[in-house]
Parts: sequence; structure tokens; C-alpha cells
Amino acid sequence: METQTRRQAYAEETREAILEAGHRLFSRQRFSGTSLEAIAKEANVTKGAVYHHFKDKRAVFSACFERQAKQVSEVIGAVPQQDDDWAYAFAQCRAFLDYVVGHGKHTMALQEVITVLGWDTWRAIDCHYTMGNIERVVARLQDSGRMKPYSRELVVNMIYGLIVNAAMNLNSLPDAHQAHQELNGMLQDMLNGLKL
Amino acid sequence: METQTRRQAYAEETREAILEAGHRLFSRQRFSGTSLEAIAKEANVTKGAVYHHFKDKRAVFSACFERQAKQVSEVIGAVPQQDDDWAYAFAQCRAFLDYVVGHGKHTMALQEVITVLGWDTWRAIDCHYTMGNIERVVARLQDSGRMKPYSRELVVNMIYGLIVNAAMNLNSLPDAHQAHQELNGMLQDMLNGLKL
DNA sequence: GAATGTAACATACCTTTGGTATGTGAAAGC
DNA sequence: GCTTTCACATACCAAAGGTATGTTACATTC
Repeated sequence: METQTRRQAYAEETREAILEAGHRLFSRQRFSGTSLEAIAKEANVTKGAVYHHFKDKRAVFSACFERQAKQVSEVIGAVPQQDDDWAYAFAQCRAFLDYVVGHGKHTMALQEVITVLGWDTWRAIDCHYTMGNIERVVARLQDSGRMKPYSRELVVNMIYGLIVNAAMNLNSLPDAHQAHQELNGMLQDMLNGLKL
Repeated sequence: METQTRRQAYAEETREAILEAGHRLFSRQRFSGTSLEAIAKEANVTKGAVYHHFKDKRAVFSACFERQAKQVSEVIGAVPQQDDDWAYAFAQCRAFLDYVVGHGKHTMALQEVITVLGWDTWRAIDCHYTMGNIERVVARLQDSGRMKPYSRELVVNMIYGLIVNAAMNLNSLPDAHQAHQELNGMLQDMLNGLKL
């Protein structure tokens, strides 16, 4: 948001175009099924431009995912706060599942992100976004003594894994609506196991 | 175990050699980081041999994973049955985590298997093995009215996801021992949420 | 405001690698 | 013993990731 020259503005635009093209192709054809040429073509640039803005293919992939993570985080962050912290947590879970049901086909698969970028890199990215949301809620629940005092890091990871797994199930099942209800219920039940 | 000619016996041996080499490399350097040439070299054969025994790279990967799944299943299957079905389920979970802690670095990452082979193919393979074990226990728990009556398919998937996620956490954390205990506890707690 | 510098690309090329097509020799069948 | 066939090895191709090098429009300096 600093003073930008025309060149910088143009560059920002092309970078955005690359990211959008990348996200579209990655979510449709995965990582190895998407060539850099295809991304470049979709963004109306050449491979050279891509390699100017990004170190390599993984960097493009990573940036695309970060964009998505930010969006998802905003959706979850928009859930209105509740009086009861547990109810708030459940509402956020539901919001996440809703988002997946709605945008499932247009999102990069999390399993693949983890695979391509590695667990640590993925975690570092998602910490600021989706997982950050979970962490805040867990922190409040634990601090108020309403959740068992497991290591916070592990709890957050397990909950996130649970949600992601539910989302993955949701994406591959035919009867998404019925599954949606059931998964939401199971999620709540399993989280209830952590209640104190 | 039929009558085997010498040629068939030799072929079986080379096939096994390819699988073992593949499993070693895949678990160390993942799918795209492992070239078929490398596998062939590790198995003391040429690429031609590999392509004679397997349709393509994914088929090698798939067969390698199936081998691993069988092993894991046998470990879980070796857990002695308990009187209480829930206790039995917990014991199996613990056995799985133990296995992961012990063999973590030498196993193909499940997330990647799912990514490479696709959810459906993966599921079809693992159904006969690890997930088959879970399904049996869940079936008994549900039939005896001790677990909430969610769709069996979803329950099995969620539990499996939970366990796998715990295993993944276990593999990337420094203090594996401490985490091991905690994760086992969390797993039990979350499963308890499904108790009726 | 012209010369110079540099960022933002484009072009050309190299290398790896998945996959195929073909060759070959030893074992199996007759 | 002759042919066939299977279990490989060799040679080759095409796609794709990555690099090295141009080229031009914009910014900077004087």
C-alpha cells in the first residue's frame, strides 16, 4: 500500500493473475497434473514471468494455497461469537464444513498441500489462518477450565485433522447432504470427548 | 503356491525385489522424488523389468502400499481380544500408534498415498486391511448398542482419519514419547464421545 | 530530457523422467 | 530339436521443470 510506480502495479497484477490461474488449475488437476506452461498460458504470460515472480513450482503452489487459507480463515472468522465457548467452537466447525460443501470442487485439496509442501511448511502457513482460529478458541476453553489440559499444540492439530478429515469425506461422498449432517454430529460428539 | 516353473519363481523374486526397493525409496523420498530408474537400480534390474511387472509408476506405488497395509493390519490383528469391546478398540489404537512410533520413518506417508492414488483407490485397498479391522470393531460396538448409530462408513472413516492424523503428528514432533502418551489419551477421549 | 540502469518480463535451451517400442536370450511346450 | 513365449534389457521419444540469456518498457540520475 506504499507509493507504487506503474511498473510495480503492473507486476502486482500479473502476479495476481498467475496466482488465480494457478489456483484454478491446481484445484482442478492437482499439483503434478498442472504444468507451469499451463499456468502461464492461463494467466496470459510466459514461463519466464512465472519464474520471475516465484522460485519454483512449489512456491507457486504454496502461494496459491496461502491465498485459499486466508479466504477460509475469513469465513470462519466471520462466525458471530457466542456466549458459550463450546457453542462458538461448534459453530465454527459447522461454518467450515459448510464452506467445504459449497466450494469443495474449487479448493485445493489439503492432503495434497501437506504432501507437496511437507507437514511443517503447511503448518507454518496455516497457523496464521485456519489453525489460528482454532487455537484461539481452544485457548479460551482450556483457560476457563472447560477442556482437558492436553498440550495445546497437539489438541489444535488433532481438531484440525478431524475437521479436515471430515471435509475430505464430504468431498468424495455422493450424498453430501446426508453426510453433512452426520459428520457435523460426529464432530461435535468427538469434541465433546475433550470436555472437562 | 501353485506348481511354479523356475521362470515363474524367478519372476516372483524380481517382483518382490522391485516392491521392496520401491517401498524403501518411496518412504524416504516420496512419490515424485523417486524415479523409476532409481527403483530399478536399487532392485538390480532395468526399467524394462519394472514396466513388465507393473503398468506404470502409480501401479508400483500402489503395490508397495498394499504390502505395507498388509503388514500394519497384521500388527493390529495380533492385538489380543478383550472382554470389553471398547477396551479392545483402544488397545488396537494404541498398537497402531506404537507401530507408527517404531516404524515411522520407514513407512509410506498415508497422506501421499491418498493424494497419488486418489481417495477411492486408497480406500479400496485399505478396506481389506487396516480399515477392515476398524470396521469389525465398530460393527460390534454398534450392534451391541454401545456406539451411536451413525452411518458405519462415515464412522470408520472418521476414526481412521483420527488415528492417521495422530500418527502424522507423532512423526513430525520432536518429543515423540511425551506426545505418544498424550495422543493416545486424546484419541480415547474423542472416541469416548461416540459412546452411547 | 537524454543517457544510463534496472525491473519485468520473453525466448531458447538443457536435463530429467515417465512411458513406449523393440530386441534378445533362456526356459517351456511340443 | 524346433518353435514359442515369457521375462527381461536397450534404445528411443516427448513432456515438463528449471536455467541462462536476451529484450523492452519504465524508472533514475545528471
